[in-house]
Amino acid sequence: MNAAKPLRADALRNREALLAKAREVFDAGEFFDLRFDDFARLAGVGTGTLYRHFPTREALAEAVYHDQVAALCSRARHLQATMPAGEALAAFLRSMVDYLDTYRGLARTLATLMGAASDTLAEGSRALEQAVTDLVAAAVQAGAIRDDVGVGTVMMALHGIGAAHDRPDWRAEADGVITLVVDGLRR
Amino acid sequence: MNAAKPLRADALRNREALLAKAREVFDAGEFFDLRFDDFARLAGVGTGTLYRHFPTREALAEAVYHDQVAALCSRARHLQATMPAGEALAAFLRSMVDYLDTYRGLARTLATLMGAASDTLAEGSRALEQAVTDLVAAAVQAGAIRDDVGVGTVMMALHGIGAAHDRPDWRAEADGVITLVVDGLRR
DNA sequence: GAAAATATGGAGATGGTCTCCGTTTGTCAA
DNA sequence: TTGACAAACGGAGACCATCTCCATATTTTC
Repeated sequence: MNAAKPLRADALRNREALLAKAREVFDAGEFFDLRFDDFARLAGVGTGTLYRHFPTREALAEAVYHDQVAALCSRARHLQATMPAGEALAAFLRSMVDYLDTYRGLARTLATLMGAASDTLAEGSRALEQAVTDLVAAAVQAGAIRDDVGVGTVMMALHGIGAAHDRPDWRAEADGVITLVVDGLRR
Repeated sequence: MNAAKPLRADALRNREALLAKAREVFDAGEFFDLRFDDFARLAGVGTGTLYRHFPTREALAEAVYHDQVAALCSRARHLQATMPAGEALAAFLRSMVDYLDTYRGLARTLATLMGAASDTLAEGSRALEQAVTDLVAAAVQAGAIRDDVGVGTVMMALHGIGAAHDRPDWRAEADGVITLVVDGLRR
């Protein structure tokens, strides 16, 4: 997956500084409001450097959440290995909402990434879709859920949950969507 | 709803020209890509005039789709009056997808408007939410659907459908979401 | 330790958004 | 009609975020 890239010492240092500051700003919930240039100054590097490491705001977001998304995917695999297929899917969807609730910025990020699904970006989002695909396939195989709705449908529902991140009653409504999806999926 | 506003003749003419051009551009699917200034020139008015009539791109979008949204709302009321409550909701949701499929721009518009739900804007989106609220309330009343999920949940699902407008397999996935919601809503 | 390769930073080009205000057009009362 | 006042026009240019370019600096390699 990663091409062998011997990154120069100072380059790596700056990259880390950028990522560190990005995480900080994410936690403060200001990531999407901040001027991208100012962000470079905050992290103590020049604008050029920022753009060289992360060509777009989305690329930076993706890098920041790469770990989180990986964790989600591995959680999906873990659930799939230790639970009945039908329950695994439901459990994963619920834990997904938990995650999004805890890391508020993540919801907005995922929605953005999925929206900008173009090109080679949004690698994380594709990984996630793959994980969900596996869960759904297994559940169908086991006869736990109907087979006439695709993964895309489930992804679309998740997308909606992310996209609506600023509705006042987000958590309750998100839980509701998952409930409908899970119940609707039953044969 | 409308304050008495004696609009001057030329003002009205320009307003109409703007709206006409906006509809045209919408149908061509270029509305969200076009420079807002260029749009003014296309319609044959100055930038100042454009901004005076429609302070933001969203305001213009809302004006353009005001009729469509009104039609949707009245359709909702019609269905509610002529069908069993449970079926009315399902029928409405399905016809909603039809609408969004036919007028591709509408999906993006609704998603944008719901996203920018701030302030007094998005009047249309609130009207729509009200219509859905009524449908859901009636269906619950009639015992046709469960009562433990709110309208917000349904709105969130719709929001997702709108937000995901650029997924390659949109139509099928949107239908899938509606199916899940409808089936999930059954008691 | 000098050349080659790699990275830096920030001034400025770019391009979209929006405002300001001198001019034009419409309205209405006399 | 016409004069005078209000309403609306339009587009030049201010403003601001994004992104590029390249002279300079740092690291690596030999």
